[in-house]
Amino acid sequence: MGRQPCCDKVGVKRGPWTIEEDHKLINFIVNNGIHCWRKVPNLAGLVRCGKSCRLRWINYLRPDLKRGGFTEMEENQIIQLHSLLGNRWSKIAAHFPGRTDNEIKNHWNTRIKKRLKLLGLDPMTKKPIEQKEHFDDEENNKTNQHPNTSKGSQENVELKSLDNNNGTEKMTKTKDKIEETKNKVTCDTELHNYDIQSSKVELRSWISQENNTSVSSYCSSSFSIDDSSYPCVGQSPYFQGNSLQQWVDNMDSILLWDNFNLLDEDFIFLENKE
DNA sequence: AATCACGGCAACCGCCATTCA
DNA sequence: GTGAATGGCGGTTGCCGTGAT
Repeated sequence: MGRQPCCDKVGVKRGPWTIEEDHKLINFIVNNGIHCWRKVPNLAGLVRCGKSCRLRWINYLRPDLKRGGFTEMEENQIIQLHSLLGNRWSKIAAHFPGRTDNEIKNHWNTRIKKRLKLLGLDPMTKKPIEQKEHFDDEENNKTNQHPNTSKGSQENVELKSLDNNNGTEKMTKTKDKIEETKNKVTCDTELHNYDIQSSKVELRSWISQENNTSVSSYCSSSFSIDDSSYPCVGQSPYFQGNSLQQWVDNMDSILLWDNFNLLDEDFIFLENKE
């Protein structure tokens, strides 16, 4: 038979996380690591769905998260990567250690899109808006115009909805696969070139960010994270030795700061750091 | 001071590929 | 081999803070 159900959604708490819940989750993961998200809520004493715990950890509690706004350099990198990868936020986020896909996606939707529009550029194609025939129909253009969207083209979706025949669906999926493979080859080559071209810039940018002692960067700058350690948090090197205690201390101060906005604590933290 | 509108972001939803019994 | 659970991802929603009126 199959596996056990993820969680019974009845009686599961939803909405914003409290400090207590955050502490419980952090303590549990620090002490036990993550072996199965489904078991995390019960073992950690949380009334949450495992999926919700995972999301909270990845997007907010992870020790190597960068906090604070994106630099112009980062924004430009996002724009470049988006033109190569489309809305594949997790792939884009992989190029930004300490940033989450959710964070980049939000930043794109709230800031970068507007910035590009103000510059008279279409966020999806990065071409001047005048060159496009039907800019108003942005949602359709999203999937049609970009060759690298992850969920397949709008054309395929329409084909599926128009024709319920299974054979057609299989053909469409095969077509998708072929397109995907073609795109991947092109995309990987482009990304490789991009990585080579931008690696020096990125390195310089990150080094300058690491040296920049700001409130927004205190979480990331205290740790030496091996990115390849994901997702085996339990065995991760960033929970070893002093780093663990440092991180727990930092999380405490972040959580307090988030809730009460005690600026004094922040200054104390920065002083201690130096 | 009160109300409204808007923007930002955390969290949820639903789908899909992978894994497992 | 099959079907169900899990993990991951992208799209979307809704809450909350802030600025404008």
